[in-house]
Amino acid sequence: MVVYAGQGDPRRSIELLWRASVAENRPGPKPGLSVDAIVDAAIEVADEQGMAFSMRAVGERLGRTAMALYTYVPGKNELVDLMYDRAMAELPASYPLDDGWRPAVTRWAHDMWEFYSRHPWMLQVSQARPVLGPHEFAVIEALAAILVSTGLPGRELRGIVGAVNYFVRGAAQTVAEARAAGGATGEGDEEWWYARSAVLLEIEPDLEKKFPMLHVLESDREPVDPELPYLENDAVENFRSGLKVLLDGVEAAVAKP
Amino acid sequence: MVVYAGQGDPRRSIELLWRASVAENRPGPKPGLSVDAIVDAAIEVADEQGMAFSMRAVGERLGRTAMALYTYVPGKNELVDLMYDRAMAELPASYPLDDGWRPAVTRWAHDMWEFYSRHPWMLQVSQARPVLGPHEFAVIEALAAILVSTGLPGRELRGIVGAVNYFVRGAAQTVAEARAAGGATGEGDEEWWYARSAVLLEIEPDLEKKFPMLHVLESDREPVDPELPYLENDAVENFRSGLKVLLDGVEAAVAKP
DNA sequence: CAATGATTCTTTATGCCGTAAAGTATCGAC
DNA sequence: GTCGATACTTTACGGCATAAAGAATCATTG
Repeated sequence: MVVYAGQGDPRRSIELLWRASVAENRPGPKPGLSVDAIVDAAIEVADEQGMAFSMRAVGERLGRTAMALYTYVPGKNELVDLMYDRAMAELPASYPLDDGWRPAVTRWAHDMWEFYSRHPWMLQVSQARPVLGPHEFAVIEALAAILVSTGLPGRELRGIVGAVNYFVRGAAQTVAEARAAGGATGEGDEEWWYARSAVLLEIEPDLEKKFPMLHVLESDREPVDPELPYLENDAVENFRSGLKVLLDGVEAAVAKP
Repeated sequence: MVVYAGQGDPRRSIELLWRASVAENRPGPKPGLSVDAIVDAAIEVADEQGMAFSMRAVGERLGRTAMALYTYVPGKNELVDLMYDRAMAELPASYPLDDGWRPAVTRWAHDMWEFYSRHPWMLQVSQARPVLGPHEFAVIEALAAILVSTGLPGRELRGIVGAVNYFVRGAAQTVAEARAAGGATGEGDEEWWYARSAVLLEIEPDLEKKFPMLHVLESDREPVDPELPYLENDAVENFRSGLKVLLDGVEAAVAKP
């Protein structure tokens, strides 16, 4: 499920995101929960079960029914927005520029990488329209601050911010979903690949002749860390070398005029 | 919903993907449907309704119940795999290298961009593990063939293939989801942003002081095509300038050693 | 040529999901 | 003490994927 951000009542959503509620002394029973408690619980559940978590599961973790959550939060979509922004609070708001922009961007990318592997469900929240929460702003501000120091104009900066963002998200998604799929089926990467490649070659014996360039692409491979499973190793290697290429491109843009 | 690929019985899945069925003269009523008919219908439905299409909807389009599909296809996951690979048949299997690798990659990227905007649900099929269908192979083979011509070693090629792929997917996802969100709520980009920015500034008046670099990022903007809606214009601009940076990075790698 | 068993497709049913609607209990304000 | 707002539960609804069972149709076999 991809959850589209920001579809509810704008005022209500944004007030929730920025915690701009004025909870005075109100009649009725004291609230036993809070938006924060619900969001934290939901993040825990999503970390374990992925984005297909249920309102029931979040309620149960808090010792309530699913419907109790609707007292604090308009619906699941809005809850996901809140989770998205809340999780981003884990990330640094700024990076030192002592050694220039390149190490800073690299660190930003690595932080995001690790962040996504902690919260893979984040990768399934739509990026089309920003959630407009404070921490989401802070994370992009951090990257923008680094790249603005290159002195490049706004237009090029937007392209670069996008490219870096897409790249990190894409790379992270590959590992994240490999883990999720592996975890869901209890099937390791090697087993998965072994079972399928055998069938594949049986059904299509001259596979390598049909797709020779893919074979070239598979050459020159050596594990970064032999402890890591197959696909994950691949992903780490691709992340490093892909980021290098991307940043070389930025360097070219900075060097030129 | 993100659909994880390749979770069913490997043999059954791969036989379906490569259409390796030996349908002889069998007893029982003649099949009124076929895997191809079902996959085509499902693609049509998904193009209209997105990945959250239902088996019922596909069945109805074919004049059958949802359960009838299960005669031909093990389940929804496998159907999505088939849709994924089938749709990719629309893409070219090779690109001319007459003008070198850079125009070829650019054309590949643009083709993918347009392809994803025709079939946005494709972006929600997990990339973690390949579907292992013939057309998916062909599409990557096409990109690989272009990049192998740079003469770069396998390790760097894998990173570049990944980066280009991630970038195109990410960029396409942004527009696709903007359109989907807009279509779902009937809310245009401008209206959406207008409603929210007002509330945002009301709740957090010194937003620009808190995130000054984001403001810098927004400078120097002029519409590529004034006909296009706000966010879409942004996406096109970012796609062009981001791809340029990325390919400059590849050029640097090619020039170096 | 009737009986058998495989095959296609429908019907029905199960257990999930998000959430609407209505009911119960608890509190502050008057 | 009453009233109305609030927190939370219970029940219910429509939608989902799909399991299970049954009806209809055909090639094969005796």
